[in-house]
Amino acid sequence: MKKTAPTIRDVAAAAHVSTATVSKFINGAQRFSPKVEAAIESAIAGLGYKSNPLAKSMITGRTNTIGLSVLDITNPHFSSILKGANRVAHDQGFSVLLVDTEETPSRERRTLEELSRRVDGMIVFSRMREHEMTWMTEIDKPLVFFGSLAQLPLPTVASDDHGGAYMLAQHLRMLGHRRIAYLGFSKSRRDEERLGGIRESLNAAGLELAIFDAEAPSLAEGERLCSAIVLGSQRPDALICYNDLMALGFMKEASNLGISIPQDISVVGFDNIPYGKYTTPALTTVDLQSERMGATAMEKLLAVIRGQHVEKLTKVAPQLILRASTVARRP
Amino acid sequence: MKKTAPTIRDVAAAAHVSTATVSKFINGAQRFSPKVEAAIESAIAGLGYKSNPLAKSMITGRTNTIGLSVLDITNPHFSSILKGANRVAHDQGFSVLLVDTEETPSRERRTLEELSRRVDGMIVFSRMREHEMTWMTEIDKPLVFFGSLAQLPLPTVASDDHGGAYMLAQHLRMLGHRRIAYLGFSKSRRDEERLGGIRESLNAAGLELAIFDAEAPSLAEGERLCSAIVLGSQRPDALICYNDLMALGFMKEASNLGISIPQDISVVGFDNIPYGKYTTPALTTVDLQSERMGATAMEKLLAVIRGQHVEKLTKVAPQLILRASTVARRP
DNA sequence: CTGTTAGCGCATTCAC
DNA sequence: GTGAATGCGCTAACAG
Repeated sequence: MKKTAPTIRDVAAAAHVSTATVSKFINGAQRFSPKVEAAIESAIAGLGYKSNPLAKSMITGRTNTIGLSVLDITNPHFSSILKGANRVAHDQGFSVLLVDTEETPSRERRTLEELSRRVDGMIVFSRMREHEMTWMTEIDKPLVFFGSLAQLPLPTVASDDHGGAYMLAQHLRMLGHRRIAYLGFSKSRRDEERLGGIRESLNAAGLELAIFDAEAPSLAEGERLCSAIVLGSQRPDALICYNDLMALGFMKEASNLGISIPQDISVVGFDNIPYGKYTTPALTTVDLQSERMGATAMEKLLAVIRGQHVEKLTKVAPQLILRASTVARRP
Repeated sequence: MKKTAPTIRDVAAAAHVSTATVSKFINGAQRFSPKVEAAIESAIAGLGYKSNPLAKSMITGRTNTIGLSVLDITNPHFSSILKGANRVAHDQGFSVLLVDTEETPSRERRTLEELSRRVDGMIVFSRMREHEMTWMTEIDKPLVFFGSLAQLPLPTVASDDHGGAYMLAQHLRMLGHRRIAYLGFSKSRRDEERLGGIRESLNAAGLELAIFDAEAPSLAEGERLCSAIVLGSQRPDALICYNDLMALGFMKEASNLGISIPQDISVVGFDNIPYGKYTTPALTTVDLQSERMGATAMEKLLAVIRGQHVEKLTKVAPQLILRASTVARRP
């Protein structure tokens, strides 16, 4: 039946024009006499012709595809980023090629270098430290990076993690908490920033900070580290978690251990994933605007691709989401 | 500097061989004399040559890319499917091009038809009814569909929704529930199957089923419909939700309304999303094996692409996840 | 084993 | 306005 799909040549022949004319007409690069245009249109319709995007891409060098690299697509923070990025891309006629590095940075460089040849630009979320990322600037495609960069001349979209963490700590302090702990994830580049924000707040009050470190930013790790935190010799009266997933895991296990939240310990997180609102009690957190960040990064990248000038750093302001229930006032 | 990337011709010239030789060597299609191979290798290294995947794809017709179309990537059910599919794809050297139809089927056909030209095969999750899907069989690329199909000759991967729902209903019945309600989502093709499973169980006992219908399979809809369910004239003693998201939304609002779960009403869901385990009480649900389904679908598709024979239908067995806390025994 | 020769389907000069 | 010619970077016969 349809052994070989019709090519632009078939259309040209059927419409009694040249392939060049058909090409220009299809791409709207030029107008033609009504007679010719009608002939082309009916030839296209008659043959059911569809331009071959692969051939087109090879010629133009543009694929209308954007690569997006995230650390773990099942983490709601990243699904939301993807959601926002995908929506913008779709609206502007682009597709998203996803890379889920699954927290394993070993093949990240090769993967991204290969990816770069198949897309018009990429958006990258990575755990790599800045000094091991210089190769990214040598990739011959527009790139937008998530997180702030001190040296590398790459456009970035970042949340104000330091500020968000500071807000969280201030909030806890104002409610009277004195023994604050941080359940962090030191492998992340943002961990330092959050830690910095917390420290800035606590130092001003001369408060100590107890630190626990997770192996992964996951529900399971929050669960696992719970007992060490609440059954240690000096139980904190408030815990700031690296993200909401860890906070949820922690809360569940605390409940199993007979610890009441927030009576025995207040808990707060980062990200504002949807599920934090649906636990009991509901989780106080910092909204990092994941979906908006994804959308912003995509908008920025598409602007770069179009040759427009963009700011190096786009900062998305965090918002403290107060759900009083995981946080109590201390005497 | 690197104005034009080196082509296979540059390599051939530098190694004093023909482009055909370089091509075959790169693709491992043939071995050559050590001298030639060494020359090619050093030429490649010297020039920093990378094969242009676009040109290669145009020739071979293979892109090493799989299209995956889902309904809403922020739904954990779908992120898990994507996770499983992506892992298998990655292991076999394929990338995933994601399409998030966002529950809007209007442009679905065009989107998928366009997508089909850029990938080697696709995996599709859709709300479309079977009779409006015949065009899918005419797409000239391997396609694996999620869900069971009565007529269409498409390979599919499906969960046993009927069976899972039956298990759920049986479980509730055996614990003494008599007034069971279903919070469904009739726009979904799987809604009927789940309803069928529930009915099969209840009919055997001569029990009625109250049905509520959501506009979307979301947290917010579960929340919204809660009051109508629990504050109606005949409050059910158990509620089966179309999915876990709706169940979580329902549970939260029920708690706000002063309704205790499971004392006042038992709640169960579908999917076994990770967050169901972390609510209080933890949610009893049917595990549909999302990640495995994604992996299975990808394996099946890659087999088809390789020309291997595959079963029309691959069924993934559901598993009841008992978390006693959302379900009570009735007198 | 290695090279020659054709294209793949399309966009793009540059003529007319 | 329109078309003939050229080539993108690569692979696929077919020769030798």
